[in-house]
Amino acid sequence: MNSRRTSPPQAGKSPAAGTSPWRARRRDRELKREAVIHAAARAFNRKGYHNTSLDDIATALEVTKPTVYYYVTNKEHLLFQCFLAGIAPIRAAFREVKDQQAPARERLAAVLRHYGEAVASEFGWCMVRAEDQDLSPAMSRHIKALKSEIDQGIRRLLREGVQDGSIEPCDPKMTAFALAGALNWIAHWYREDRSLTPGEIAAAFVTIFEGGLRPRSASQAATRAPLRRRVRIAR
Amino acid sequence: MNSRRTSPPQAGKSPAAGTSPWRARRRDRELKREAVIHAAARAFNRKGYHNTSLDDIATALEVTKPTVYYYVTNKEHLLFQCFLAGIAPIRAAFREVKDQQAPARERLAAVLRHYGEAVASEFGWCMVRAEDQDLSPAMSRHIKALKSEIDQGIRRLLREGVQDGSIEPCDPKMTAFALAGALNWIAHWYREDRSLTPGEIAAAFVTIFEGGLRPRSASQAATRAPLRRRVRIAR
DNA sequence: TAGAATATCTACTCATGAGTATGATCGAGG
DNA sequence: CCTCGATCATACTCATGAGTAGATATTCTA
Repeated sequence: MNSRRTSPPQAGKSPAAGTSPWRARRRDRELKREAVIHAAARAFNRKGYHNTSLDDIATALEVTKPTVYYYVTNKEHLLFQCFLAGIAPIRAAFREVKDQQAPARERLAAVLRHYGEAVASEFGWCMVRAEDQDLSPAMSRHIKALKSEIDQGIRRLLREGVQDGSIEPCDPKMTAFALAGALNWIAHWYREDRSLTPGEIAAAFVTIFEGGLRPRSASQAATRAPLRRRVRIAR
Repeated sequence: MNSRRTSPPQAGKSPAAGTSPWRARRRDRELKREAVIHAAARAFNRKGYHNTSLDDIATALEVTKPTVYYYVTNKEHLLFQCFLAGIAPIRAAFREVKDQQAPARERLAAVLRHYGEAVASEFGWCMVRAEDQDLSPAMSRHIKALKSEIDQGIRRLLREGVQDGSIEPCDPKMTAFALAGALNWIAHWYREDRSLTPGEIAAAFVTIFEGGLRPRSASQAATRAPLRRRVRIAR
């Protein structure tokens, strides 16, 4: 972008970038566009959509605002692009699982793992928090449709699981909300606390969803009897 | 509020007032303050914090902006008050359950039910979405501490449940994140879709959390064949 | 090597919204 | 009836940030 700067432009800045992208990709408009979107996602992720100005994004790229506008039409479209980047791996997971033969619970678990990883990614925040409130009606409809598609995909897998016996009978709608909600929320706390990798988190969540809180090993009795008093572990 | 307006002022507004609020100044002021906070919560809930101006809130109360500022110091404090109102019932639930004798899983379920209802309330959005990003450092610390308190409360109940055998052994931290996340997310969708009451939603979620997706009745085989044979619950 | 694209910057406009200075109005006490 | 404090409105200030106009530099092409 700043190909005519005299001082060595971004050495040291944008640490995750590895090598300076602007030199190698000088002429590649699409790559630059993606860099803009990626920088926006990082900024939105860190400070939130409303607390991020396009000047911030431009500064992060060591560029000025009009340059950003040269690659994206406006802030809303920028958020939308981040959203698309965020849901892409989830949609891919659905496709990947589409014609597998495994029981639906396992296919669902695979999707949820990808889902969790996507939410924990740098685009996760944008995916999860692209609010209708912040968007024009048209864009809002668009995003809502894409979100609904994912929701329906989860519900379908749940229904199939109940059918094939791999999932306990349940209300698909509420269950899908619960699963997606738990995973979406990762985007809110996987900023401070990075003690686990996205993959580990996703796996842990799937385990929790599948197992449930109530013990399965019929080892003791505290589980069902309503008026029971505390019981020592029988272990 | 608009006590000198000619039209009947707040008949229908601030319904809980009961007796003539104009007698005791002190009490009256407090009621109006609460009305401001409630109106703010409604507005934030509907349009989001950043898309709500204090003029909006004032208009909703049929008042002007300086009047709002007469009751709250600034927008941030207003959000904070909404937050406090949102978490109050949750903290109450923890207290209520504190010295019960029921197994921890049941106490946790009770807390989660109140949690879910709180999130679905009008203050739910403010509770869930009071972001550090939008707040001054001091306020951010304050809110974070209060959220953490709730988180730790859930973890403690989980640990106790594992101890007393009413909860399957699990990672309390991840499990607490999953539970709280699923419930928090209610605030995002319980706007359009009100087909269930908050109580029903909370109950449904607790059922899902407790049971898990994997079937418990040993009815069929698609589930887990390898390491586990199905066991009847010894009730 | 002169244009023609392409890419980027400087320097704006303009709307919005938080927060305030100041004055008007009302009820109550003297 | 008159003043005082509490309450509320009018009419501002001021900062911020989205988006743009127009100039400038760089590279490509003929």
